[in-house]
Amino acid sequence: MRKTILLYALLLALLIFLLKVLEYKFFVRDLSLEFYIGVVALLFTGLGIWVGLKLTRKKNPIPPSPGGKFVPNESALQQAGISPREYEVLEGMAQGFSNQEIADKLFLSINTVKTHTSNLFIKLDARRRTQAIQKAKALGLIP
Amino acid sequence: MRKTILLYALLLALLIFLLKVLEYKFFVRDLSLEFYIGVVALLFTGLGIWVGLKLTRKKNPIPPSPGGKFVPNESALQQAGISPREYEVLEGMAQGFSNQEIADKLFLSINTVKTHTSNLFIKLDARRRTQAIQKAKALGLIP
DNA sequence: AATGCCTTCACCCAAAAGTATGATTCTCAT
DNA sequence: ATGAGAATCATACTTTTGGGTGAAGGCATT
Repeated sequence: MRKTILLYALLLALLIFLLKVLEYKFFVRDLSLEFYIGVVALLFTGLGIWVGLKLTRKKNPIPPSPGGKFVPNESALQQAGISPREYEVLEGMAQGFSNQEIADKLFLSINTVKTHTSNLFIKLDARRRTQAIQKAKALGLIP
Repeated sequence: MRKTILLYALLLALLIFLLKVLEYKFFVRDLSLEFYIGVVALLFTGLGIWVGLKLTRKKNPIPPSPGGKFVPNESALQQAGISPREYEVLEGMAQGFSNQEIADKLFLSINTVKTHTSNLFIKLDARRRTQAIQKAKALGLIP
């Protein structure tokens, strides 16, 4: 970003310099203020468009693509210290279930599910369930 | 588009007019050629950025997708009737961002993001963002 | 017996997400 | 030019999540 700004400033300086040269060399100043402005406007509009295009470019992460049946990465699981029960809750989350639904499925109270999710967030360093899912996938914990 | 160009021309004309007025009223022309240019440059850079953003919003469907990058299932997208903007929000969701974070990234208000997510839920027949992500993945909409 | 971890559950509070409704603007195709 | 759809934003309200704290029973290990 710093580089871009610098380039920007340099370009502007160069432009002014060129105009000054024109001004004193050929005495065409009075005749073409509009021309100057037009040129500058055109140039910087182009520059602006370029910047705008730069801004809207976004990147896309490349996730691992599985083959057949999924096998959770045991070492990553242990590394994160995720317990069996927590893992079950994680699976439910990834499948798009609400805490209440997970609780029903696992015959738990919603409070217990919340405890598990909270612990999962800490262990996965996530602040939202969507983020936890994302990270768990990146670690190969879930398909 | 015609309107945009017209606006553009009008703005340029107005600017030149203003500068002319300044020139003849206050005789500050010589002192501030750089100033003029700076103002014009700034203005039109902003305009250019705006135009750039506008442009990428429309002609986007074919972003640079070299080998390895994910290509969304276009037919599934159309089938679900998901608009480009909604898709961007969907991507943000899948990457674990909160509505506020998505809003910041896309220069939107959180309300707009909520509208998009609500529409996504209807189109994907989901009741939660985690479920929407799950379904979108199943449809090959997102990696 | 003491310690540590897992599992279970409760309560409270705050923040985020989701729902519903309505409005404006712009673009596009008819 | 008219109408449909996209995109934007707002306001108000409900539900779900998430965070913090505490606690009790079970099961290993020390």
